[in-house]
Amino acid sequence: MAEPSSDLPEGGAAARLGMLAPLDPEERHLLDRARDLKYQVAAHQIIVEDGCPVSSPSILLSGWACRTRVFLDGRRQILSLLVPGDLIGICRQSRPVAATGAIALTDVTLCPAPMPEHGKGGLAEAYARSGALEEFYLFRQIARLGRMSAYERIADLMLEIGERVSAVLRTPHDRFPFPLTQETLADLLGLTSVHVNRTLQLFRRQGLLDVRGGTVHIRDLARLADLVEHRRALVSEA
Amino acid sequence: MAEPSSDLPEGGAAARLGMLAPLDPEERHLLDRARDLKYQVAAHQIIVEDGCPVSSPSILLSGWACRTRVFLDGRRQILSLLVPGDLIGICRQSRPVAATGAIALTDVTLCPAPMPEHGKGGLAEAYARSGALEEFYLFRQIARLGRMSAYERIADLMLEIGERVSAVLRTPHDRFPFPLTQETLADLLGLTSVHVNRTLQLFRRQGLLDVRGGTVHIRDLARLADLVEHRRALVSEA
DNA sequence: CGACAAGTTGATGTTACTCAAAAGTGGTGG
DNA sequence: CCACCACTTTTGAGTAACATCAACTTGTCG
Repeated sequence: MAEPSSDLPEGGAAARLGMLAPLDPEERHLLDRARDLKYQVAAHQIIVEDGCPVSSPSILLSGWACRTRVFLDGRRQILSLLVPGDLIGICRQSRPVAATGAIALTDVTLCPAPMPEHGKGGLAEAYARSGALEEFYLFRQIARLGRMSAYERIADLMLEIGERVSAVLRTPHDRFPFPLTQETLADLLGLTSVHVNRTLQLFRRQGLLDVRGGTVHIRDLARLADLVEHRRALVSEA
Repeated sequence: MAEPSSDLPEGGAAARLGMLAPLDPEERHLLDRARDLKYQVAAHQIIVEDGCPVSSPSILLSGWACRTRVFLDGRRQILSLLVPGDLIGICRQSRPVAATGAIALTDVTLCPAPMPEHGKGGLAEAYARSGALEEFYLFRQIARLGRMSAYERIADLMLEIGERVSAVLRTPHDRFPFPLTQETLADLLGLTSVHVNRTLQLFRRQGLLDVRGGTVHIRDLARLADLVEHRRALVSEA
């Protein structure tokens, strides 16, 4: 069962933020100490209440989470996905006009995100970059839902998750942990779980992609990327 | 032809920002002076190049704009809509990791957004609130595209635009300017223009909503809101 | 073993897309 | 004023993608 772990490696939080902006030794130390304050939240539990007054921002150390919107009739849409290393609840302004809460998709462990004193320095910069990335992924999610077929949505999402997760977890880029059920995947992609299931089988039969047993195995990265490339924004990208 | 104008009333920029946070007299003066520097961009032209180094942030004084993603095969998705009073290109961090450009949907006039010196004060707060609101609308857009039918998407969007536009333009909340073509509306809603057309006709026949000739007329706000209400977010939940 | 969640399958229904063309609209120049 | 053009809106017929409903199977864990 050598399943790739969904845990951030030792020092991973610092590592991920260090990828976004250079950090002082003292900032790294701050992050290491924050880790001693880590806490757990069980799957399906609320991490941050919606419309909360920012409590304190956190770093997701292990496990996966998301922001969701639930309709009265039971439909639900996952707005954004949070993977290990991501920040939760960083608010740029003093009072949040309209935040969206976060809930745990699997058991998760978190630690408080240390706040830089004067809003300057590498750490603040890393937080800001992280926020910008998050916005970028929101845009990508909109384009996925608005203009891609089920088939393309899955390909695009798996490539995105691969990018986001493999760097942080130090897994090979073509094989990484994926602890979500097909039902959850459906809520993320705006589809039904039945249709997700059939589409995943299609990918398997074609030898492109294997999503099974908590792991994603990208079998033909080139062809998968081509699928999605033909929709790649002309528009430049960071 | 008493069509509601799409222009911000005199002092409108200050008015809109003043709705978000209290402004000093001097801040209001700054905004008034910025208006003297206003400039125009024609419909379909780029306002902010994608991946730009932030140039300078602007305030949209009149006309409508959007952020788009265009696929290689010609499909396009409007990511977010910008209406008079909205800010363009406010970047919280020193270097944008991944911005998305903006293009004009109609002829627009803009003016530079005055920058508060030390990043404090009512103006900075108003900018931050505006950014948070923008994020809120992104979430709403995702929920629309992911989990609503064409019929619901249109109802929800028209209600959103009504909220955003009528306050700023001082138009009655049930009748406001809407200068977008059905094709553009389709790109915003992730539909085809043909289907948008048929759905708009349905709304008209039902006496709920009339989108025609550059104006939206909400004929039955209560029933329209009900349509969308049944999908109103309870928000967080497992 | 039994129970419960997750994944899988089949049959059927509906929403929304595609293609193609007609009718309306507004602006421009002769 | 009319003819012409480009663009937008509208209409119809056929189709494809995805949803729905309802089992049935597999796996996991106590």
